[in-house]
Amino acid sequence: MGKIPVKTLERLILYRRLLLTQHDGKSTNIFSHQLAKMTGFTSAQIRRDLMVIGYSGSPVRGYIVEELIKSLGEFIDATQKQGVALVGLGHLGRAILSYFQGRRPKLEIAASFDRQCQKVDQVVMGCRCYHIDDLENIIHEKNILVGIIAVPADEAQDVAERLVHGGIRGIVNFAPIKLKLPPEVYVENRDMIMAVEKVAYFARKSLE
Amino acid sequence: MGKIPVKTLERLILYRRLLLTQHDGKSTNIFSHQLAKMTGFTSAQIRRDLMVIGYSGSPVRGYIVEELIKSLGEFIDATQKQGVALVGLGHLGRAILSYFQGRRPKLEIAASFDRQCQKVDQVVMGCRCYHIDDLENIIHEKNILVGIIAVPADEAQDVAERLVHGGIRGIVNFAPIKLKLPPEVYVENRDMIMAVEKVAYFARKSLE
DNA sequence: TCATGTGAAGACATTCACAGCA
DNA sequence: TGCTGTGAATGTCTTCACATGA
Repeated sequence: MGKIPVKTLERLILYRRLLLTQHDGKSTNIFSHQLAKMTGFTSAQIRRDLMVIGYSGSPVRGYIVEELIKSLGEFIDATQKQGVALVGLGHLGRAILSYFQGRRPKLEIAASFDRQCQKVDQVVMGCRCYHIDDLENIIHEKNILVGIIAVPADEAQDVAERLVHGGIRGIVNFAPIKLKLPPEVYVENRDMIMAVEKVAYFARKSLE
Repeated sequence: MGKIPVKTLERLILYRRLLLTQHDGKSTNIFSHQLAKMTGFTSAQIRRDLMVIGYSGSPVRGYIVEELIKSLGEFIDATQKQGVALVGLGHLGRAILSYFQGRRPKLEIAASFDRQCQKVDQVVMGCRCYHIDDLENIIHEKNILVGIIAVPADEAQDVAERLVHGGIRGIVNFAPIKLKLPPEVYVENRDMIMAVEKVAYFARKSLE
């Protein structure tokens, strides 16, 4: 199973979600052009993407929904449950917990961290908050590979380094800075300021 | 000024931010390879990107920082201040306000909206909250082109349609659904669930 | 000499279009 | 017939490599 493009993975995740949430359950099978309509991609794109997960449909029945969901799951998910660490339990951290927790059976925010002592030992959405000084120990102990950074920009680089030091291999970074980390760590930036600037640009240009 | 690729715009926004926040001010000029080091892109990429904004450096002095920032601003920003509407004043909405407000001189979250009456007329980070029933009227009145959706998934499509109906041309969507909207509306999805799933995949694979 | 600006090449991603199959 | 799976073509983005200029 070679390297797969990021964009392909994003679409595979989207296919699974749409199959899980909005497939009507009346029909047991689905065609690529139906998936195309649901997702907004082309049917050729979808067939191409599905090649990588090694599940084949039939020209007559298309794809069997249940099997397709299963194959997507085997491709996307770990075999065992993966833990995720959340750093920063402010408004953003709490929002992430409430959007995320319980949505993916194979993923769980297993620990959160904050600097403020009054938050420590609180349990929010089934996730206990630890003091940030215990970061390395706890993620190591819980064998956590994924971290979410939801702290202010000026603390983010420090937090990132501590995450990596504790054994983290992938980071979702909400702080509006470019993290400097070793190349083997996968970083996904979710910079809100940039998102708004970008959309503002295209919104404006769409009127010209 | 033709169409510009999304990725190029993202990098231009990043260049400006890095120049504003971490340029040392000692030197008045900067070379593409220095920008490359700051951003992690190649110098050729940077020179190529800067071609589109119509600002030229010199082989001897590189780029003059102040002029470069100015040119980037003229390219990225509107001439007048643009207003942004935020829908949903839960944890996520408040996080967006505190991350965003005051960071970009030419952009301001000018109104927020919520369903819950107790939040209406609150002022958070200089932004007044209105009842969601007034959405179309107020964004039309304030001539707002950009909307941010920070409501639960099941309300997002409805909110999106009302935004578009009120004249919005670009949306930052934090809800984990695929919005169905007319193609002239630019949509940027910031689905946190997908971000975590994706990073979890690559974090895991990086160990194999 | 050294860095810019850019044509050309290369890498990557998407779409076309059709053989093959039930 | 109407779909899948996929080679080939196209389109888009990034990097190479060098002419140019101070």
